[in-house]
Amino acid sequence: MSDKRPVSNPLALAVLSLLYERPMHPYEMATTLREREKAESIKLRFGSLYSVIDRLEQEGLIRAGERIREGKRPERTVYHITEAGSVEMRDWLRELVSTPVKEYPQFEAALSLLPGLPPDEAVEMLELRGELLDGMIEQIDARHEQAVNYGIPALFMIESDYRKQMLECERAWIRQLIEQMVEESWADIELLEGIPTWRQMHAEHNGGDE
Amino acid sequence: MSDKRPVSNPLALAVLSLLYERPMHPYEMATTLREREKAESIKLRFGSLYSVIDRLEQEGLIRAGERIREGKRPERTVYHITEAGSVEMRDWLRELVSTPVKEYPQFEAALSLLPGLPPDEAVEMLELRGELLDGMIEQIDARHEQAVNYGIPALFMIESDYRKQMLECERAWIRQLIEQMVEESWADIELLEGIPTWRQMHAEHNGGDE
DNA sequence: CCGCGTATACTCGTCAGCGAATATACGGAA
DNA sequence: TTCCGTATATTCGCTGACGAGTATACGCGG
Repeated sequence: MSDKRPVSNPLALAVLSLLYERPMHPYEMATTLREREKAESIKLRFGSLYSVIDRLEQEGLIRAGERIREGKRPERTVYHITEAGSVEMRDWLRELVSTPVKEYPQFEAALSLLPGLPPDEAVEMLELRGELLDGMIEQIDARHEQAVNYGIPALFMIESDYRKQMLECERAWIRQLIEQMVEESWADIELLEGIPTWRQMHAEHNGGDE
Repeated sequence: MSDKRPVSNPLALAVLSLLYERPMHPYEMATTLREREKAESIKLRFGSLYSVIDRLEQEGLIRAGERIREGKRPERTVYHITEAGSVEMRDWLRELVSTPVKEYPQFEAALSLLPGLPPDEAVEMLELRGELLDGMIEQIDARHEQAVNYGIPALFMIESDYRKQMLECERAWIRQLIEQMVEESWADIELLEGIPTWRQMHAEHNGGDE
């Protein structure tokens, strides 16, 4: 994450958000985040929860309050957000919303190394990806439909609406790429290399070394 | 990264790709990757280069060859890819191309926590993002034009073409979201909450605690 | 031929991240 | 009453990532 935030783990932002709503103890945070399925859209590793909370406290963004105990359960520390914490949360959110950051989707990496695969295999894999994307899009649609039935407000579906849009976009792009590759229409565009050259390269390759 | 790969750092894949072309010593790998601007599309931290290479060697995916020295420079170890390495590289690439993985774009996280920002501020930030995206798209266009002039084949521009497509898609989605929010057209759709409720929530909030 | 800026080629220490383990408590069945 | 499965709540230790530092060598201007 764009470091310079006192605590850069996205889990920290989620924690601040929760405590902005109301004070909670750590385990309740984890439970609430799970209930709301925030882990769908934010990378949350609950193994890091306690250390993130400690650091937030050290930075003065949250503050430990009462230590309560229910029954014979181990006592649990309730945390509150501080004024500095509210400021940090809003500032962080504003930045995330307003400023595109460079991210490195694995697929983009794959594309930039695509010549490492023989072209026919590449096409095959792209086709597979297209189908898998179809499935993922359908799933989101199904969930949306369900949500509408339950009367869940659209505000709470923004993230997955966004994801759906991106998936559809990727799918369209891939389909187009496949077409181009199958037609080998690149041969016209390229001066140095075309699909035939690419294929030949792999045919010649003696499988590396050793 | 989807762990279970013997070395999961994407830098490792880049290294395998390079050695699949020809043997190299570490520093040359770094230089070549920089020349080809692979760092644009793959998350490469060259601080990890040597440890990644060590692990690749331990896993038998690459093999240290001659140690050459030019002039009085420290001697450099030339590495070769092994058969196992070629296999791993192709398998990894196939997986990356064919199988969408769950990634966590920061913007998606932001969207899922959007209610943490007052709605008018949210709109403002979204507008800013839209403009920044415009700028990024223009930049890619400029680079593409230049590349065409230099006669660089389209094959080498796939990654950034993909990125451009995604950026345009995001921009379109954002514009649409802004429109909806400004019209407050959500009020019709939502049963529990509308923009007015959202706004009120923030007006009431006493700034957290302490 | 001397000095210094830049390129070459690594090394190392720190630290966040996280999986997996731990330990206790509760509640219901038999 | 006792057992056991599940929920509660947290700790710990390893490991990979990476920034920042280091040290030598080359080349070129003066």
